[in-house]
Amino acid sequence: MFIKIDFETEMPIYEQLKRQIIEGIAKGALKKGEQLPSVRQLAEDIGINLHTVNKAYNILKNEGFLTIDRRKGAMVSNLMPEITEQYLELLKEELKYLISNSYCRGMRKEGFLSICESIYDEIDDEKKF
Amino acid sequence: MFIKIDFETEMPIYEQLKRQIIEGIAKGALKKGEQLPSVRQLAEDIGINLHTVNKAYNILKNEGFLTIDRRKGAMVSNLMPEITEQYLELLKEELKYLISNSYCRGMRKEGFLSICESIYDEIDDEKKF
DNA sequence: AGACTGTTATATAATATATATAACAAGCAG
DNA sequence: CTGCTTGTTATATATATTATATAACAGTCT
Repeated sequence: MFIKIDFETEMPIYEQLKRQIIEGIAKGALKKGEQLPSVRQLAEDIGINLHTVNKAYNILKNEGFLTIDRRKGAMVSNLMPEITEQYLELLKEELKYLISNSYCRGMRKEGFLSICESIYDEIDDEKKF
Repeated sequence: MFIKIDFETEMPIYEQLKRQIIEGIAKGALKKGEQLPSVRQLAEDIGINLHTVNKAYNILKNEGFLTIDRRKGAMVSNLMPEITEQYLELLKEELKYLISNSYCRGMRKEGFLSICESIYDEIDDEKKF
């Protein structure tokens, strides 16, 4: 796997794991229906505890990104979660903070949008293969 | 003050405080040089501990949003922090995650940019007065 | 002198994070 | 059937974070 954990940062390991898996799905490194390493295997690979991996997997299952089959383990869902009203609210709140912070520091609308655009394009590029 | 704390969410109180103050500065509810309530006053207003407010104030001081004078208390900095390379990295990482998540859920580039734009416009609107 | 600042120090409680170990039930391959 | 792999569940432990409670201090202002 492509997982890289930063043990120095304040962000919990399970949260880093969760984010990197979602980013992996977005850019196509993980394809729909693809099987993920078992909790024990991934835990050993990155040198952490099995329960930490399990926590990340379960959050992703509850959010709809993964499907967990007792016999086969975890795999990427064939149907991705929807843009619910609840998700939209969370997204807007997060963006409001990031934009406010950037705005205070003098970043104009165009600069911010340009960053978002390049990240979107980056994802699309990696999706080619 | 305009602070509203949600005691149900998992986001720490001091983090909510920090974010709302930055958002307040961005939209002009707090102006440069304006004095903030004392840690004791604000803590009493929103029914939390003085140290929780103090923590938020100090983080904001270290990031350059506030200036703290022992005799007068905290006030909004006259010079806002810069867009450092470090900040840019954090911003991009955060956006990469938000965009990946939204992308998986089927949101296209235009939809995401449109949300960002409307939040920027919202801030500009409130800035009028 | 008295009232107000932020600051510092201690102590405590509750929660979150991460680890370690062990055991269980289900499925599958030999 | 036996042995291996799944995720799952249960306990226990250690550490760090978050939040509160009290108290005291030094500086500033009226």
